[in-house]
Amino acid sequence: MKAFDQYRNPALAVDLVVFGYYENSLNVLLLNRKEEPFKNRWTLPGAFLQMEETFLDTCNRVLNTKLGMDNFFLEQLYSFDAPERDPRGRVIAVAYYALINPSKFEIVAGNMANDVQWFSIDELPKLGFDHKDILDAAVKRLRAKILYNPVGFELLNDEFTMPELHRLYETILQTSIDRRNFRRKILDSDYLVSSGSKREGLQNRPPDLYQFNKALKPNKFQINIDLS
Amino acid sequence: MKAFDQYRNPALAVDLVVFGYYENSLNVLLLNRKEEPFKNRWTLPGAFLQMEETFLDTCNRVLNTKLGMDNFFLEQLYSFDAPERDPRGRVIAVAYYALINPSKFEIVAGNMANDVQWFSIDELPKLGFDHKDILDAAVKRLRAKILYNPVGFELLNDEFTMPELHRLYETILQTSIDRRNFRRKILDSDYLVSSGSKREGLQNRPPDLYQFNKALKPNKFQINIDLS
DNA sequence: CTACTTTGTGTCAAATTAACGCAAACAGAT
DNA sequence: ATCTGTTTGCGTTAATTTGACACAAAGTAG
Repeated sequence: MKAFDQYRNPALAVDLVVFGYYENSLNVLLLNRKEEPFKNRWTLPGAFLQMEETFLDTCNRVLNTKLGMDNFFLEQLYSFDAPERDPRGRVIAVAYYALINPSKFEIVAGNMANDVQWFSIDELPKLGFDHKDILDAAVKRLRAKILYNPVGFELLNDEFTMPELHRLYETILQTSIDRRNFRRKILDSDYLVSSGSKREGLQNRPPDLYQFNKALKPNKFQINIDLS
Repeated sequence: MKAFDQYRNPALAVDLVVFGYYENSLNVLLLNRKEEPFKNRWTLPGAFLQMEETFLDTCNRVLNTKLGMDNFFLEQLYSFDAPERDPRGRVIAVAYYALINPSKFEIVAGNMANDVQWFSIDELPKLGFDHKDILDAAVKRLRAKILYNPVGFELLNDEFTMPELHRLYETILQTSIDRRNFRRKILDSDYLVSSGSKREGLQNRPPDLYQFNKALKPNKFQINIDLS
């Protein structure tokens, strides 16, 4: 028996906070459990880490098999260790959060349709395990992150307008930002490229379309919002 | 057999990056391994998580028993999952970093004196496992953190001078900061209280002594240094 | 053609920052 | 005592950034 195997090891789960944005709402993907514990309660999707998997492997396994998704922004959030967080015994959770564009996926038409559902983070059901803590940490991280890091576009279409990005920021940060100052900061940072065309079919003046600038490295930018 | 126990679980180690600052150098505590693998190589202190322990419990166990330390700034850094990071088998590492004032502890006089040593982060030996990756991540985190969060004082004495804090920042960030602008930002943030007295025994004009302000909540501050 | 809405562009005072001047307070040498 | 060199504390000022607006352009609806 190897030295590091002399004790039983805690189980290791990877739990996912999948954020999706649509209709001016930041939503999170929840799974309705069919087994105990927390049967019929909503929880974050997750799985136990297999011996040969990396965390990202497990993330992709969950998102692929359960949700039919793949390939998007994924970042490690935090590891949760409260001894009683799982009533079955000792389970450590490594939490990741993902940013996806729901319109690119067919969640509802998946093979476990009734089990998986988007919830607005403003209207959450009671969650099982310590998943509310994990979700809160993820929201906090996301809010802090978009202030200086251009991750917002992960939640939008490839082409998006400035008002759309602006509304995304206001929704996530739950505050109002002067649209003209916002525009100036974002454009000064060089992280967008104008696609030349405009979004048609809206009520009023057609807004310009932009794409995320994958070529050059964006400058620093900083949206000044006092969180906490 | 419980559901979550149907597979063998990876071992779970807690590894510690202990930062200490003295003589204008940011140092990290390393342990010389006495066993394989990486026998006689320097590594981060760490231990396997016991079934009933929290991460912080393990941290304190390591710092207490191996280093005779206790009670200081400790923050979770990241969890490392590379499958081959430990040649003995699958071991996940949850990394924490600590900020301590070396003058408050007797590392060298500990019970494993020859095994434990401070190294300047500028003159590191080759490290075992993936501990260089962990250390790099910790340095990066610390550098980003002190720009907006008053954690610097954790590395200094209870009473410290403005030039000391200034040199600490310059050392950690490896850049020069105008001392007069630095002073203004720090003092404006209200996170220091003047202790009234001055540091005696130095060559030139005696600098004022300050303490960290535990009473009131400091204002936001932001040192503008372009990392990366 | 008018009213209304939304988007794009610009302006300007206030706040913040970066860069630097200078005197106060010490030690040590003359 | 006085001078020199150094470090610390306290300002000043110009440049930059920010926050709060005004206003025209481009659309729809009546």
